Amino acid sequence: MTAHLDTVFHALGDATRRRMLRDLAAGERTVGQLAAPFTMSLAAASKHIRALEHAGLIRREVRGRTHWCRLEPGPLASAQQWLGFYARFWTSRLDQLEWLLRAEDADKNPKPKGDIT
Amino acid sequence: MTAHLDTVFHALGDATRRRMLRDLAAGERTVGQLAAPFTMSLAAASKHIRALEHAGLIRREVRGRTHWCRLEPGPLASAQQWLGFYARFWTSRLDQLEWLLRAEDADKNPKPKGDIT
DNA sequence: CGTTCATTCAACTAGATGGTTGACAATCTA
DNA sequence: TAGATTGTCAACCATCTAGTTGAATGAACG
Repeated sequence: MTAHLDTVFHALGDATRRRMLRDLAAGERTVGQLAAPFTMSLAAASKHIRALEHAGLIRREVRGRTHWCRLEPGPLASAQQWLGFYARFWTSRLDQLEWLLRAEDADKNPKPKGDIT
Repeated sequence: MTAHLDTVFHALGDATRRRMLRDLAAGERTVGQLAAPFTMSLAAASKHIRALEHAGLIRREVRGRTHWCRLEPGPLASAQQWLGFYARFWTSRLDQLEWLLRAEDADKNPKPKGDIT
């Protein structure tokens, strides 16, 4: 449904959550690990994670007292599919888009506290 | 920058705005035409259009007293590129994603007032 | 010139969002 | 059992969002 795309895109519309996804792309992470790069409280990070989970972007497995999260790429695929519809209209060069991606990597380093990635 | 992706994804996270993009995919539209399918006030629709414009997803050209909007697919491309990074992790079947896309087409017909598309 | 048309602006409202803190629950460890 | 660790929950707050209405702008028409 349309509501699902709402949730997916909304979840993606936040740099904190995108950074979490990026970390998860490297493998499983606990809630604490996902929260570590940020200055915000653990509770706040926990909410972000719940948003990702609610959007179906990640899955959580509770092992003992720690919650392990992993990427659930299906919804990301749907979002990309949706965007793919508009690919027909691309007029721009890809180099600048590449640059955009790298920029997301480079900046936005909150609380530089060791590379977890 | 990361802030730009924020704006792009946020703009996409609303069914009203996605519907507008879909209409624009068929060609130029005026503000009034874009607003027509919805029950909301023109002012409200105007705000949505401004959001799309601010995200760089559309461009506006004022001809006389009417404002003409057209797709600006560059940013959509960047969003898709961003998602492409996660395509590696796809595990799910595509049929359900196809279904998702068609669903967006089918439902969400607010104020059925003639197909502008 | 005055009116109508296309659209924005300004002020306001209700509800969502993203953050905080402190208390709670559950698990591991000594 | 007691204490530390991992994470959630609940209440609260500031800000943003999406909608409203009514007035304002600016172009076209007669």
